Amino acid sequence: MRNMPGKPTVYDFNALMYCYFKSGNVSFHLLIELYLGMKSFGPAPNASTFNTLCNGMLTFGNLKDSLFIIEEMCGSGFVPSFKILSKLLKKSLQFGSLMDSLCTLEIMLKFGYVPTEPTFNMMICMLGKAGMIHEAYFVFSALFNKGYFFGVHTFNPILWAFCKSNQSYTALQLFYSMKKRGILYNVCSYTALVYGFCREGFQEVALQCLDEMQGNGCKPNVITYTVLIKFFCDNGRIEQAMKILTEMEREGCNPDLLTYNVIIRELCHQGRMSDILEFIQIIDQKGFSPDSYTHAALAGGLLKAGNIGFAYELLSDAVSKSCSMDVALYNIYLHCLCRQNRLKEALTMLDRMIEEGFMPTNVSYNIILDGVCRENGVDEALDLLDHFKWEANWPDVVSFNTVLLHNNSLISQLPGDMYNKRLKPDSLSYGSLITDLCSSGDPRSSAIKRMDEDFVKGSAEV
DNA sequence: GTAGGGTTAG
Repeated sequence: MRNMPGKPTVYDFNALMYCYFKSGNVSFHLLIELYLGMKSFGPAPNASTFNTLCNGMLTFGNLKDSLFIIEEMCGSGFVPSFKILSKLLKKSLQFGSLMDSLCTLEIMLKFGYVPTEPTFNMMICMLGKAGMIHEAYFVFSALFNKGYFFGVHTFNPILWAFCKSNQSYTALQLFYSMKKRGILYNVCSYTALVYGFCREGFQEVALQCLDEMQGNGCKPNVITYTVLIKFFCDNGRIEQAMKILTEMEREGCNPDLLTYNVIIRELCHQGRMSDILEFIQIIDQKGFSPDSYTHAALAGGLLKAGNIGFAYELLSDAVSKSCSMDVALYNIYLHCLCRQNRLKEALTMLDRMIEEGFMPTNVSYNIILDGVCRENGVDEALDLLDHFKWEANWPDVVSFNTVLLHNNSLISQLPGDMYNKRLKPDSLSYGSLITDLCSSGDPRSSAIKRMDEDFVKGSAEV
């Protein structure tokens, strides 16, 4: 351009940026510098500058700079288009960046834009799953109060999020207030409430929900019934669970493999062998084939009931027949071996699962840690906490509690270790601490000071 | 398009 008269115009800058993005080899830093240079020394960026920059950044998945450019665009008095903001919102959601998506939505609302329904639903779902329930509800209300009406598919994820985080009464209040405002609920909405109340231990309220949904002409489905069966089973009320099973069949709703897996697990806990065999037969007769959850229900249930040998046989059979294994099944297998004081074999199995492409989880390592405490003592376990190859995981509060429970005289040392690793002691950790202090009778120990500090900071669990 | 099942420390 040196050979041409005059200075480069804003169009030249825009074209340069456009071509630079197209070249594929992009330094975001350089582009931002270029933009800031234009801003300071001219030519002043125009709407096209912002669009080119934002689109280019988005193509390369650079959310942060895209959002920065949009903010700059607004700050310079330009109005971003619906299209570009919608694109930014979708990308933020694709990348799972909820904060960026919230910022983008805020900008959209400021200009009176409303996201498309699929994008909005995705946003609500993701916020709910990330436990950002209040944000989900806030976003929903912001649009609802402006007169935009999204249906039950948008609202159900909010209901579920409340019900999964022990706030089912809040969910119920919302349920009624939205019902008054015209939302027509479906079976998934009622199932959320049934789930929430069961989870918080209000099974009777859950049964009332079941009645109410039926009264409103909404038939419970296999998921609704399985939720009820699951929570009755978890409370050991297997006869109640069987009643629900009978009722669902009478209503013409067929149980599926999930339903049976839940029941089998509790039957194993209760050691009801003949019933277990009966249900395995039913599964077979109905044409289902047992899956990895069935095996986990059986082996995990038997192990928990103390039937270690049987659980072990079942899993080693599954491994040798190369049934579909997964990490949870391997973990139960490791647990069986450790409970039989076969730590060496457990360690071999840990290697084998890695070889077969199953990444051990914290659960796997904590099971091994427990095995080490049992067989080789706490000193070696402590060594493991520091030097074990934990793959992508780190010792967590369960790891520390495992060691503590094997030797709680370590308590004055371990909270410090946990603190250094930014782990918050839980009620089990403090339980060990209190037990230890009661038996040692030493009020000046460093441990009690730590606990005191934690209570003052409000970070200790009651 | 939303929803249900298995694995670790007392």
